Amino acid sequence: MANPTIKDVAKAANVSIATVSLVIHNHKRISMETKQKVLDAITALNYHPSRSARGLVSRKTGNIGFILTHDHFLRTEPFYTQIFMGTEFEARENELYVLLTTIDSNFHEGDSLPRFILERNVDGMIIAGKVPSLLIDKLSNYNIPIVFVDYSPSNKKVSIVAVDNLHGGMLATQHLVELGHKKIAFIGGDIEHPSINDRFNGYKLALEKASMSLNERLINTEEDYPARINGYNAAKKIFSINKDISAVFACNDAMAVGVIQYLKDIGKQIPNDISVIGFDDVVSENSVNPPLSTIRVPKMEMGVEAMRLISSLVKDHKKIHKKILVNVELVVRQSTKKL
Amino acid sequence: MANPTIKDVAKAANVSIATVSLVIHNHKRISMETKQKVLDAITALNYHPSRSARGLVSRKTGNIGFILTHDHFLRTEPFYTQIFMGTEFEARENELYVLLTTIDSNFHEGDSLPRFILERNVDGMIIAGKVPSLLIDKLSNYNIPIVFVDYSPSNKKVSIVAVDNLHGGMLATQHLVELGHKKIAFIGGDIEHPSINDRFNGYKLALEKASMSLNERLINTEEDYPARINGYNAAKKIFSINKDISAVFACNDAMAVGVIQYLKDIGKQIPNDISVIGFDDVVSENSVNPPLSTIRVPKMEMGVEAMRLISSLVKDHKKIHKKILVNVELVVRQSTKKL
DNA sequence: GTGAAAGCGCTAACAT
DNA sequence: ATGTTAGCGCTTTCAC
Repeated sequence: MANPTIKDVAKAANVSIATVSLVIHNHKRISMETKQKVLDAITALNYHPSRSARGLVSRKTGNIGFILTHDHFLRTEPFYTQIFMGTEFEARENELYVLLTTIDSNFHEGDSLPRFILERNVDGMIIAGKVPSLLIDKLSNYNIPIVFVDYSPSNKKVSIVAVDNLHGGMLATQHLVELGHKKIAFIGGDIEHPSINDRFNGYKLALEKASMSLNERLINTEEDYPARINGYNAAKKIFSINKDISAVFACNDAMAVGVIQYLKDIGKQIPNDISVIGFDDVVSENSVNPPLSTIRVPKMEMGVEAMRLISSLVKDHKKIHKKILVNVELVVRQSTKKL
Repeated sequence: MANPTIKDVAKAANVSIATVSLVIHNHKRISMETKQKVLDAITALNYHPSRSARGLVSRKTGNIGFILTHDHFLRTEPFYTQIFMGTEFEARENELYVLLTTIDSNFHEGDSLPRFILERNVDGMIIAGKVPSLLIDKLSNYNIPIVFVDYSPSNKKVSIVAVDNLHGGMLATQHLVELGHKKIAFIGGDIEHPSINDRFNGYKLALEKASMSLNERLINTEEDYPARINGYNAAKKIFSINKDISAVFACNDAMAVGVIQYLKDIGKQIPNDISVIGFDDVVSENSVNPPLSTIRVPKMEMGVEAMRLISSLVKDHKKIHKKILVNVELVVRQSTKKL
């Protein structure tokens, strides 16, 4: 059977199509009686308004674009994947669809923008993770609301859902301090990245609070992308010039796993010889041995918040810039231990 | 500036909107001259047809739904993620959008179907990986073309893009045989899963061809989901009752990584003591040590093929069922070695 | 080879 | 409180 239209509903409920429309939009001046009649007809016919027709008149598409780099999407640890799922769930509540597209992290002049932008087929967009600033510039020209998640271009007023990385960095470091560790290494990648930078600042702040001095030799931020292999390499470098490190704070779980791999390879026991803590909580509890202590980041929730935010920006048409900071928490598993 | 419409193009090219439409659809009976005029105007105005308007009259949405379970989407190894990326790339060629949604692997009566189905907002759908058969039944009622990827319900005539798992299973096993291994274990999960079952059949076939007898004790298919932890557990079981295994064929890379983890934990060297081969090629070369030998599955390509297939099914309106088998190839890295 | 016009399903302004 | 109607941007007959 063909899809029922608003006409069919009107006929079934014995009212005009305008009335049906008013009921759908919850207009006040409709009697309870007719409202119920219409609602019943809608249910009976299993009617769903046509998005095309709606879009045509309302000049809204009902779509939200979700943009991230190939790299981020294909990451072993499902960080952005979970954020995406959050947006998808929340989109359901808002009757929106999400169009996911990936772009090259080497985006440069002349590369084409996502189709849904060119075709103006989204009402707003969510940009997840670090993307090339050139892309952001291009996208900004389109006068389509943007919400950033987990990354935002500096020096710009934008809407963003961000992690409290500073606090997380402090929590992780304080945890190690409280366990009695004195020589705590920090392993990060791409210290230019605001998130990693903040985690590092948290590390420094925590040491300061504990009246412990900062030791440059305990810090490695030479690696670029915070992936397992780079955690491995960073650990190799830092442990070859320091023999007395008892704990490592890796800027994310991926690097932490790499660190653990290296330490195992050189015969160290975790956490008996060395404590290791990560950040993000993306490594499932039993996929690494020992289970990794970390800072939990509420990834789904970030997606949900981002979708809520973009949804309200689209609806209200206001050009407000809002920043949402999500909380993190310490998760103690078995990769950290009292000295 | 507002989005240009077909009217703007018509005005700029000094023709009627009907002519513009004909040009866009590459209608034959249009003079080269006017065609060029119109094309120029389109470019000059940066015109893109409105999907809403098109959808309204053509009764097509231009959307394809992509359905998979939460579990599969969140897998550590980006298998389905890559398939999705393939569909997204190919969608661009076909001027389609992909709506990705995840469903619960415990889908049961009363759970609601993806919104894009209820609202009839997709012209076709791609179902990736194993999903509950109840869901498939429900979806089948909607008279929307479906293409399955990497899994299909048995006993049904459907369109599917599948991996040549049997051949892959043979390749993997033959590789180990050629290296001189005699005691080759097979570790799988969920032997009911057609893919795993076929890989297992490939294993048996290869042994047969090599005139090697099948040894039940070398086979473990007790684990459920083929994840790292289950590979670890299966290895533990099988190695505790067999002391002379020299090689392992794990039904996928995730389990292979788990196997390697276990073997390292009990002090074995890979590949010196034991050779291990996986399947899928989803573990990046330097994220596991040693780099894993495996059977490469062309994941992107599967996504591309699936999108091509669903796209043609949607266009042609034919109810043809087509099966596409993609090729696999042996990738020898460093986790396998001559006995 | 090109144009005029109807109509897709819906919203919203205006009538009643 | 409810109905009538114009029109959103496009495709597609049917004229010319």
